[in-house]
Amino acid sequence: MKSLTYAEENYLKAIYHLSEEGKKEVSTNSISDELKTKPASVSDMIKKLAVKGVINHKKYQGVRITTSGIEAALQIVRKHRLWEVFLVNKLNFNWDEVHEVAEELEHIQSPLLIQRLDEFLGYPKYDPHGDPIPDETGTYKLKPKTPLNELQVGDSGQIIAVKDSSAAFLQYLDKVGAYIGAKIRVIDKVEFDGSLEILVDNKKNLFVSKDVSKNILITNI
Amino acid sequence: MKSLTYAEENYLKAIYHLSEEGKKEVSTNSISDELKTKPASVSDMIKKLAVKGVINHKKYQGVRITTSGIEAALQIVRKHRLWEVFLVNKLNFNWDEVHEVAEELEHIQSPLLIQRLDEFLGYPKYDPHGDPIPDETGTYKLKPKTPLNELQVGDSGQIIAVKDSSAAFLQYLDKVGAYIGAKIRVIDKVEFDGSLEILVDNKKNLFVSKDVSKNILITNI
DNA sequence: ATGAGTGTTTAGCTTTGTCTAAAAATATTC
DNA sequence: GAATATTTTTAGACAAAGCTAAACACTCAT
Ligand SMILES: [Mn+2]
Ligand SMILES: [Mn+2]
Ligand SMILES: [Mn+2]
Ligand SMILES: [Mn+2]
Repeated sequence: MKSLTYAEENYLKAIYHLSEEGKKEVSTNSISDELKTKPASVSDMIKKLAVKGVINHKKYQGVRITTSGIEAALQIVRKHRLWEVFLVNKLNFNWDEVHEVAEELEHIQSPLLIQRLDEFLGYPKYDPHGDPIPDETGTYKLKPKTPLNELQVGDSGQIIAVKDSSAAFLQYLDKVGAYIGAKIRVIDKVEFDGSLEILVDNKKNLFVSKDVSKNILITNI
Repeated sequence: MKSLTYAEENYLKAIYHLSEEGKKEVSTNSISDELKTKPASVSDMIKKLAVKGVINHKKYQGVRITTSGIEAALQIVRKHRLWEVFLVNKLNFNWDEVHEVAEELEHIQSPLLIQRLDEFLGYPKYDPHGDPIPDETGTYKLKPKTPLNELQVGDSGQIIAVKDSSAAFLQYLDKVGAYIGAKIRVIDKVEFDGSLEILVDNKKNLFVSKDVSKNILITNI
């Protein structure tokens, strides 16, 4: 099993994330969207990843990640999320500042480093955005969660994760006082546009659009 | 001032280290030795670095680092050594295990990361090998030091740094109980081969060859 | 079932960083 | 000071990763 280059790791991780959300087949265009490269570049890379056995590919038919590809991707995800925990918990980064840096740090090659970092952080199970951290074997715990927009008036729960980890979205959440662990109760729902009025931590009324609420994940009750 | 690529940073740092020890002019071959690349590759890279203004070069005349080159090199050295401190002080790496990993970590681009890491580590002034850590402005404190082989019988002092940071040398020092801060007294000196008998921490007699003693740096008394 | 539109791949080019082999310049030795 | 040895540079190739433009394949609607 020859190892992956920096760019190959980024592609594989993108393919892994794309196959997670929904169907198994991942299209060339969706990969190029995700990574902001051109479809032609994706076609080239697909060939390399197929040769290394981390994906299967039939021409014009999209791409499917293999078992060994999932294993490799989970280790990259593990590193990414451990570094995010480090940045937030130890270096006082805000949760909207960690993604870019973790995107680089995840490629550092040193099993000892990751093992010790995990230990130093106290074997965290979730990253600052509520995403689960796989262990050395690739095992991770998925907490059941529901997008806020699917809750009904009167429903309540806690914010457990965010679907969108972009700086813009996280900064918005900071501004309105939403954070992982915050208590949420749905006060009112506008059927026309799917927007919600919610109560945060029993003290703050907030109006959120559907674009926002579908990116906030709530504990199942 | 356009920024440097990963490989350019490694070359510039090597040139900086080579100009530190001894003369200003650095030869193509010495760079290729240091980086284990071929002289032809060095010639290519020299052109790129000269265009970016970090070195001066006249054909067949060696290379001289510029003021702006020194500035850039010091920031890479700063990152390298801060990461080494992190690995040893926080992740319990041994001092012989840090170099390779720091060689990768030093290229992570994030001023905030380095500033916060420095703060997290308590603004260390020296790395695990006794080398000084430049601050954000490139300033650092050089402690006066003498190679152990230059001491005379009866002289004493403390180990303040090592000149060779290879794993093999550091593991040898571990084995014989030598470390940064250890007290040293020269008991006897063999003129024939320059080897020394020394007393470590007032309790351990040790025979060291000149190859070893010239790589151990002692406080000036 | 065919033609238009969309999605994917190929062809050909660029940049970065490496290499080998050969040429050119400098250094050393007799 | 000429011959030889060493060092450095150039020339040409290759792999990785990206791009644009053009060709090809699949899908869907008429
Ligand atoms: Mn990445
Ligand atoms: Mn995350
Ligand atoms: Mn390096
Ligand atoms: Mn060091």
